[in-house]
Amino acid sequence: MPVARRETCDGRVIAHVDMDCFYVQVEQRKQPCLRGLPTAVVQYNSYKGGGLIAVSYEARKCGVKRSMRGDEAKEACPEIQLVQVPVARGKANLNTYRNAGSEVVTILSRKGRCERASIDEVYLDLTDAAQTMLMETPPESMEHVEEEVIKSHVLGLQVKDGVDAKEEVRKWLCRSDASYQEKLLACGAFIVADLRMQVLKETEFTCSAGIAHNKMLAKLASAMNKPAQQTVVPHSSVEGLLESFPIKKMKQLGGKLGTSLQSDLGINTVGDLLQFSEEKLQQHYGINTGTWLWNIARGISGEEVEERLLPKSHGSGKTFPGPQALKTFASVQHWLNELSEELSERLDSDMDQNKRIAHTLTLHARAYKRGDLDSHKKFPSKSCPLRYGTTKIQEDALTLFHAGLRDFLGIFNSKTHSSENNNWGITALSVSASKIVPIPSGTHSIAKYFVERLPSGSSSNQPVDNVIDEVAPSSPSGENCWEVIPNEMQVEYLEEDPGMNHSNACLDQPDLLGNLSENVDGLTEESSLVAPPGNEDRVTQIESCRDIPAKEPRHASDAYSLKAVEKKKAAGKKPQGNCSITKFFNNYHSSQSSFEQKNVANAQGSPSASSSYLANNQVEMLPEEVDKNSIGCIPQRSQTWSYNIDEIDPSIIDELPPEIQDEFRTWLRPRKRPHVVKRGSNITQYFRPDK
DNA sequence: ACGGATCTGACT
DNA sequence: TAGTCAGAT
Repeated sequence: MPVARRETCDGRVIAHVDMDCFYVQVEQRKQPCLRGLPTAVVQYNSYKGGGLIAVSYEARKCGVKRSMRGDEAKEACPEIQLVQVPVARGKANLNTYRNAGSEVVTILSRKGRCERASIDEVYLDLTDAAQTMLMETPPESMEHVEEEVIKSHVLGLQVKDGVDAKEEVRKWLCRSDASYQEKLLACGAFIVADLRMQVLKETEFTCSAGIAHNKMLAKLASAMNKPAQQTVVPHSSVEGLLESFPIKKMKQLGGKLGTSLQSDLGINTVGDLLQFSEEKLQQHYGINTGTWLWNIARGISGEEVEERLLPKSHGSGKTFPGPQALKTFASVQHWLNELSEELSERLDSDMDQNKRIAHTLTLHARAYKRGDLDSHKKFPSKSCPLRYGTTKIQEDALTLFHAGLRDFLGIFNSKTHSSENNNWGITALSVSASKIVPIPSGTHSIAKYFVERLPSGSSSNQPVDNVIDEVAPSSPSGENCWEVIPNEMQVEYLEEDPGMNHSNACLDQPDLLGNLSENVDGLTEESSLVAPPGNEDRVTQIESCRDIPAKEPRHASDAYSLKAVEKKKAAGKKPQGNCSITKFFNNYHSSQSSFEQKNVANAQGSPSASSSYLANNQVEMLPEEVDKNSIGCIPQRSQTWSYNIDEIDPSIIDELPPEIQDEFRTWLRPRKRPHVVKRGSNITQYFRPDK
């Protein structure tokens, strides 16, 4: 539905704050000797000096641009300082920038609703704060105005020659005869200047900002005077501002839609767009997009600032351009392991710091296929329920990859020359986690309960093992039972039955077995993914992808090894507990698939650890949704447990240790789903047939 | 098939 | 839901 039509000038005070060449600033803070020098941040300097991803303003003056190569940058600016992005697990690691971005967001969210728009940008809705300020300390009654405030740029403000611009700005900001809305904007300028000073003081980072009546205009304004400046857009200046503004520079019009506007309608500036009726635009681009275009031509944008300080998803990816394309399963598995490990680490941090849990794992890849007819087909993305724990994510990512590859190649192809190929290459891989929701009940009492009972010294983060010669354990301990416990609580868990570990539940699925087992067999024999470290298969694996550091895959996975599955199946059931919770689970599952039974068996070792996952997954949804959750997902039909919370006898809670009963109760009490307001689509109807 | 690594949002 | 596409930085 179209965004509700707003008056050209709604009463809001919106700011967009944009960090100046953020990555450069982060590096300069780390290395203060770089301050003031032409500097750029570069990743992967091996090929043509690496690609620039941030350029300081000094370097921009010498013509250095983002998306140049390091070599080109040196040419344009021989004195340039190139700083490399940190590398971990053979890929760029942006954590330092993410963390720095969080520092900034924390500060910028102090004065009003704050939406983290990217790693280095936020929108603020300062309407309330501005109104309050106008009532309590109106600018017109100030005897002194901060330097940072009067350094603002006010669009449309005429400054005659020889007149002090700052004094003009001060007068504009403090006018007593301004309209109410302009007074509010002026207050916004004060508030934003103050926030920017706080950011500078507390983080040493400078930023630029735009203050306007809506997000679109605020965003435009923040880019107009950089670095370290702010720009106010009074309503009266909007028309003049937009009239000659290049259409392609409008947010959302930088891509195909903007190009279509240019080539199909001859529109090059927002002013050009003004001449088209709403109906005409709708004819071309659909109702929503048409109306949206008509509105933005007039500086109207009703988008709300969403309250959100944290990202909605996490991803870890890497490209393997041209000659580096991955051509063996072993190399793909290696990189999936690395990417998964990073993702897992970030998910653990997110859980620790923000008490959130992600529910979906998605694999994306880019691939090419030589020869064949439909070689243009894209590698499909695949997703499945996300299971916490590095090895789990690694296994699931690999399974998703195989599912994607199978679709990509077509089932016929995969039957004939399924395994080690010489007709496909992977040019990009990424794993991402989404559907991140808060853990119900902030207390974490269950997790605490367990951590308090664990032997001291065994907890805390497992060190990231970067040991080159580490021998991959054939059966890393603890995975199954502790997967949902935050990092800080992961401990070495003495598994009575190692055979239960390293489960690859996917293979228990009959439908998948049918399709994959051939691949599995082929793989197992030809490429020896299950090969122990040190044998000759490993050598070929390393040779086949020279990008792989000489390091063992940490968890040499027995994924796809049917033997492993057999082992698991043979693994005896654990002694059944007496408590009725486990009885309940077992009874419930006696009628379910064998896969789910296996989870029950796992639960014996650590009932509430695993149960917590159950609750986390299910409590968010309404009872009638629970069933749906358990079906239809590749590769695993259900890797989480599916219990209808209505069917759980609340009295079982009484059998839990008292200190965790409350938390459990909140899980069993279904929560109301947050009502998600869907905003109108913007350009997304671009492909409508009526075009 | 070198603008990389991430992220969001809409639609089907 | 999973999967695709567009767009941004």
